Amino acid sequence: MREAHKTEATEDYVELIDDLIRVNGEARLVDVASRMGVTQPTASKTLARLQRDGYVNSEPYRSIFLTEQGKELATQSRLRHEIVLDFLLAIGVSRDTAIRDSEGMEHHVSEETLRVFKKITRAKIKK
Amino acid sequence: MREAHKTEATEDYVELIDDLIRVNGEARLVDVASRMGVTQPTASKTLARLQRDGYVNSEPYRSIFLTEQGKELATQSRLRHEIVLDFLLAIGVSRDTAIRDSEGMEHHVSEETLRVFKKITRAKIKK
DNA sequence: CCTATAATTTAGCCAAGGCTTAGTTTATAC
DNA sequence: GTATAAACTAAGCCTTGGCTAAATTATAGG
Ligand SMILES: [Mn+2]
Ligand SMILES: [Mn+2]
Ligand SMILES: [Mn+2]
Ligand SMILES: [Mn+2]
Repeated sequence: MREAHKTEATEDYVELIDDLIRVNGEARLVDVASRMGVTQPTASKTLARLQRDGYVNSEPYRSIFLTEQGKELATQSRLRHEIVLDFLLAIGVSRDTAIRDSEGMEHHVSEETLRVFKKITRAKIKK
Repeated sequence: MREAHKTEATEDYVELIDDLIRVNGEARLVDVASRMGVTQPTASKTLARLQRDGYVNSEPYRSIFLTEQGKELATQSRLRHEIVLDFLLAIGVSRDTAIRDSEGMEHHVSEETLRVFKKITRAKIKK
């Protein structure tokens, strides 16, 4: 669909895989599927696309690894996601809502807006 | 895709049709397509879906009308869009960026966050 | 009025992202 | 070590939202 949207699934997947590797030591398909709220075949097919596009590597029946490209996108996405989440919290949105809203908003926020968000978050926190 | 996303195209279309009717007196397919940045056959097919789902009415080769349901969604979407846009402007995002970012963010902002946005916008403007 | 042009529809293609059902491989537990 | 369960893959289907090319209808000018 619209410009920003095309990368949305990719961003959410690599961010999640990165998180699973940090927390669990590895990223298994079964966990990717459950955390994304999709069936395993759906996750499997999406991961095949990510592999085709150079974001992940994995051998059949084995766990999933991020390529350099995948790691870069994951880091960048996580940062953006954190900035948006922290901003929403800083301006007084409840934690649950901030978590939900940031999950979608993150993909549509430009660098310029991120800078403004960061500045406001810093100001609110310092008080 | 994800929950909020499913309604995104619908919201953008009804909002645009509403706008075209206000400004031009009627909504023609050719204008919907050009404003959405898609080809006419694509717009035509999407409008068929909107009609199927009860948001619009139109007879072949004639202009497009919103149903009551369509008008409600359009109004609601326009309001949300305005709140997000005004908020971004109020916190110091440039007009061009605010227009672009709000177009995507609007669909992912909950009622709770909208209330916070409105309050901050009011405060910033009053100064 | 007729004809050229513009608007719209039809048909048929594609990719992404969903699903279910069924098979295969790997891991676990006895 | 083998049976069972869990994880994963394969196959096949669907909807949405894109496209192009071709046919049809409406509109405007002369
Ligand atoms: Mn996300
Ligand atoms: Mn979105
Ligand atoms: Mn809108
Ligand atoms: Mn929009």
